Amino acid sequence: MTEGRSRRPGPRIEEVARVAGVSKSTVSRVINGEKYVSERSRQAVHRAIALLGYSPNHAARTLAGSKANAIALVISEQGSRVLADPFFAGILRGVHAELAGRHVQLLLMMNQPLDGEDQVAYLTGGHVDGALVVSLHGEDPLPRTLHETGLPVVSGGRPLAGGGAPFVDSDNFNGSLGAVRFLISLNRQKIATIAGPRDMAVGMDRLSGWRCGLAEHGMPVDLVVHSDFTPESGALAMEELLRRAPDLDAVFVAADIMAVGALRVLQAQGRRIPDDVAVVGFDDSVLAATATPPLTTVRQNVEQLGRTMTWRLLAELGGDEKLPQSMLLPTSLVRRASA
Amino acid sequence: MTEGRSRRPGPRIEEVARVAGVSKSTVSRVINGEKYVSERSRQAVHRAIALLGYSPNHAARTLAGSKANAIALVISEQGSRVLADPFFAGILRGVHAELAGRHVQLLLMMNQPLDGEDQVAYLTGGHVDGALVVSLHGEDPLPRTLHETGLPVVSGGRPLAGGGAPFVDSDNFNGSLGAVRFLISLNRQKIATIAGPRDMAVGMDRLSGWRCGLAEHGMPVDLVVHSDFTPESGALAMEELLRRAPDLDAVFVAADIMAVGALRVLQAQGRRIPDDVAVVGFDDSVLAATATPPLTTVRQNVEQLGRTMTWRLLAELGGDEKLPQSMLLPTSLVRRASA
DNA sequence: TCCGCATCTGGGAGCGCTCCCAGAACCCGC
DNA sequence: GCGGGTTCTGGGAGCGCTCCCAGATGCGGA
Repeated sequence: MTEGRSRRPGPRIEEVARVAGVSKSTVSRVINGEKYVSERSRQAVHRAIALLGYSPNHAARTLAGSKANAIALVISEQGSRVLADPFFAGILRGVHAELAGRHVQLLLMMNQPLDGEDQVAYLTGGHVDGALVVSLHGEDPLPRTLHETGLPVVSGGRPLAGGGAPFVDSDNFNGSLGAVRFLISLNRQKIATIAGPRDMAVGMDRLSGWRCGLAEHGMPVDLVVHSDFTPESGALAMEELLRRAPDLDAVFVAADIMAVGALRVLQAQGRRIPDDVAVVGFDDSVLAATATPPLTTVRQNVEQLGRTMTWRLLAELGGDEKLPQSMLLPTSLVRRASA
Repeated sequence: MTEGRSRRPGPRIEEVARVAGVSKSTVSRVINGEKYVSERSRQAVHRAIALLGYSPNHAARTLAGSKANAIALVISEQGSRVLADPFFAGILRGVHAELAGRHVQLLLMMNQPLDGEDQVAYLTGGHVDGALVVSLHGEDPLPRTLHETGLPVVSGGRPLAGGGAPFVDSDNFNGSLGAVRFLISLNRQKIATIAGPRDMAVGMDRLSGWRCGLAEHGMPVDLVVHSDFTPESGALAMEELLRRAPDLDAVFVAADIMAVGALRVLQAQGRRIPDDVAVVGFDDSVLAATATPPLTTVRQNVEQLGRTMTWRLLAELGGDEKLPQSMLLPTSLVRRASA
């Protein structure tokens, strides 16, 4: 029984080389798209690959080469998983779509209780060529820490501190600016906002947009209550706003999930929506369409966000110079019944 | 400049062997948990590993060994992404949690338009040791196809056909049975259901539970409308039910996302919930808590589902004999305002 | 005493690639 | 003609492990 251990089936690079009538080295050059290969050799190799159905061994490439052929997607979801869920799935879809067809593996990491040090050690330990970090909280040190070790990193969502890794984010500022302008165009006179927490860039950017929109028209910007991306806190915030300004006629809520709570409070107090009070949310999550009444909201394209992050990282890994440091993705207003 | 190419930092197995005063082979044995290692050596190796902060090179292990040290999570999300989203995130969380600490990489695959053949080829090509397949539609051939190639597979959600790969699923049948019994205990006389599509096991199982619950009390089981896991189709179904039975006093809806649509129709027609009509959903998704009124629903623990699938697969890979072929996870009724 | 078996150990081949090196072939201008 | 470049090629070392093999040691029974 000289069977040997069971190995992966399929041809090796050596086989391809023989069939193509060239050396292993040349096949390797073709696979990796290097220059200094004659057109004749290149064609021959491609034919041989197709003929044999060859697919390179990922482990061997990684072991022999100086790169890991893998990137990590790190989800830093400290708390607030409610916000994270649909967002997260969209990002993932985008990342995956952008990776399709390339020989790059996607490693998924989520913040486990014990991690921290270990996570950084793993990521900078050569297991991956780069990392996509999605952190909701602006003060998360991970993107910066990783970036400072020299690992190519793209952050999803603007880091509050700034100056660290390049980031890709939805244009939260202009999104909410547009929402406020829309409310003003509806002749609303007293426009409040339920803002996100102060420690999240997404919250602050949306708040800034609201402020600018009102300031443009010389309207006061004092009707702000901060909240924390849960329906309950959205409801509480709405109650406080109504107490402070019983005559408000519009609310811009920085997330659909909070808007749902706000809607409930408004209805409980007998306000008609949108006749008495217009409500605009943000995200265009599944909640917006199912809310009663259906929510007018600012759509951000989360899948596109994932794609763009991935594109940016791969471009950097590919040695692309002069890449944009950071990028903002456009948002759009989706009009439904609440405003 | 004899710098050499830049390699991964960190100690090699050789280093650990030297520090521990044993051979490479022995270190390898300890890492892989083999027998035939003395307690003394084992301890020495563990100390050396801790001292050096050693972590084995994944590529090298895979290349040298007969296994890939990786599993795939395949999401077969043909359409119906609305259902998939939160579900999907929960599964992922569970899989990840169960994998923590083990040296197994998670590869993510989603059905791309072009895939099919390629996907099967990749999975059975030795890149992974096993696969977790989450397919919402019961007729998806992927679990069975993979299983028949001999690749260890665990399916998330019961496959309609049966007989293929082992699966883990929520106990949809007993979940809805419990919901119906609860409605009966509330003295509801005419209990309808909005069921899922006929081609999804999750839909059929929940329907069976409803039937049994009614049959137990000799109640008729004709008030069924099939629908497709969207709020719009839930609304349509509710309208049809009201047309067929204007005097119904309870509805069991096979998914929260459909229940939201049903709720809207009931309210539009002036029915008070739960006074006139009690509504029970299924899933306990984020929609349930934010609905108006908050939805009484059957909770399934999706994260636990992910964990269990992973556990089952890893146990099989570990050579565990006599594993349960398939498993059902308990559900529980979450009482809110709608019933 | 000596054999057999179970337990433990180290040496070293080799997994399938990449990348360095040395060299062949060819072009250019002087 | 010759030196210098650029373009192309093959050979082969070696990435960091696992796993096979051969050998050492210990223990029980004939």
